[in-house]
Amino acid sequence: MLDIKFIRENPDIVKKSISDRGLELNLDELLTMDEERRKLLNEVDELKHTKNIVSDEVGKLLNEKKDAKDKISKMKVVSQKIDEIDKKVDGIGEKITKILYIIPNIPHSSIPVCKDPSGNKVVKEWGKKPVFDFKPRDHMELAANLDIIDFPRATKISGGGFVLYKKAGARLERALINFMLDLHTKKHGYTEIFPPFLVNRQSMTGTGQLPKLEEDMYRLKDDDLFLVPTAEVPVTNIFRDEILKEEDLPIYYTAYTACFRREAGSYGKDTKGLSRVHQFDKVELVKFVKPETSYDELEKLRADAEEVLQLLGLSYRVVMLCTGDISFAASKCYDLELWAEGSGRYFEVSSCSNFEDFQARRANIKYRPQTTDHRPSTRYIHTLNGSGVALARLVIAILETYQEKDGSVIIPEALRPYMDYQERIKAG
RNA sequence: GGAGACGUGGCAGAGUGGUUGAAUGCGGACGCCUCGAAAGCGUCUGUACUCGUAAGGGUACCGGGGGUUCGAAUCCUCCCGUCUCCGCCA
Repeated sequence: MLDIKFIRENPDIVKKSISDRGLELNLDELLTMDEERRKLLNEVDELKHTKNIVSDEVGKLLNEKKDAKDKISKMKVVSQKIDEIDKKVDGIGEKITKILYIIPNIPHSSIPVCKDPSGNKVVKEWGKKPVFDFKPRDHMELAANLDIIDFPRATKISGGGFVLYKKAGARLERALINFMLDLHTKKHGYTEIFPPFLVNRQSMTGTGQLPKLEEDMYRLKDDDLFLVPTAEVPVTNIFRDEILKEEDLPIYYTAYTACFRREAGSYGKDTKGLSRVHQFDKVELVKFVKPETSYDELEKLRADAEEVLQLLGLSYRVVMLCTGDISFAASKCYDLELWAEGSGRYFEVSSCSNFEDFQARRANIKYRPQTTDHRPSTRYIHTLNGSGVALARLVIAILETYQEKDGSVIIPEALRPYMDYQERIKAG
């Protein structure tokens, strides 16, 4: 969330940010409430000050066995008044927090301003799209023929939007996870994490999924727990309510988790095969950094994710999202999109975002800078994350890119050590 | 799931109704001492909100919420968490 002080002092910047995103949200009510709250706060603080002083006096009088009835009865009235104003302050405070939770982050000045996704900018294209001398099949047909994914039975077991990998398909999934984790831990310096797949409400609020996106999340009602929509949630919340040491930063974490998304409201859109499923695997990259380095860290994070695609020899492009398409919590975000020749389109497999202090403020993650003056205070850290990368759609691109005329699929070389050095996936 | 114990500052650990934001120790910062260092001595060392140009002032916070009281870290209550024992279990 944003700092109420920042909003108070820069209402125009915040208003512009909201309208640049193509949203409507009236800040005036918030600002009025903020003013009202501070006025009441002053009032009640003064009363409490009086209360504290008089209570001490009462204590002394009683110790000396003197009469304090007069002061006590006066203080009863004051205490009542304090109660009253406190309730008002709390009430307004709650309303303010509610609004603060739904105000989006301020987009970085370097990103295109446009209220809808048409303003997204392709900033890089990598690799050649494959050329076939036959009509390429899409991944569903390939997977069915190779008997490596069984969609009908997945639907029988769980419902639409679930996947049952088999044989080389299951093996490919596991190979990709290991390949990516090894790359990020061994080459890019990330520490491997294996977090819980169920998280509580506070964690979901900390990273910004709640309260806005509750209907997109799977929730276990009896325990008020949520299935993680991304490893970003448990991993970022590792340091919730903590003050980190400056010398410990930056912290790089990578984690595999399954990701669960209800995809409410997206029925009929993009729902074929592996492109939009309720459960998919993902290796996530999460960074905790000092504010002044976060934009450099974003570029490095993106490069780390890109390397996965490069090593797999897949054709992709990098899209810088505009103000209208960037997610609620992000200041700046690059999407990596893989080309899938059989489907004839791009699939988003990664979003690399800098949240600046937006999540850190919500999740209350700070660090203590080693200041030169004698007053070391605390500052919010910056958080970043990116998929490195998401599996289901990655499998689409691999199958469709490396397909042969006979329907078999060549295994990318970087992956072979993870698949018993097989060269291709064949039927049977 | 049942029974019991506990939850205080960066850590350890006092404190059971009235100068307690909180003793003491450790850790940390600064100063003195020293050629330098150690030891020793001295001073300082939580977070947040709010008022103020500032200096500085005020308020809140002893797991969280609610309550009793003129006054709560201290009493009551609910919740959460940790530990021990029992049960169950991969």
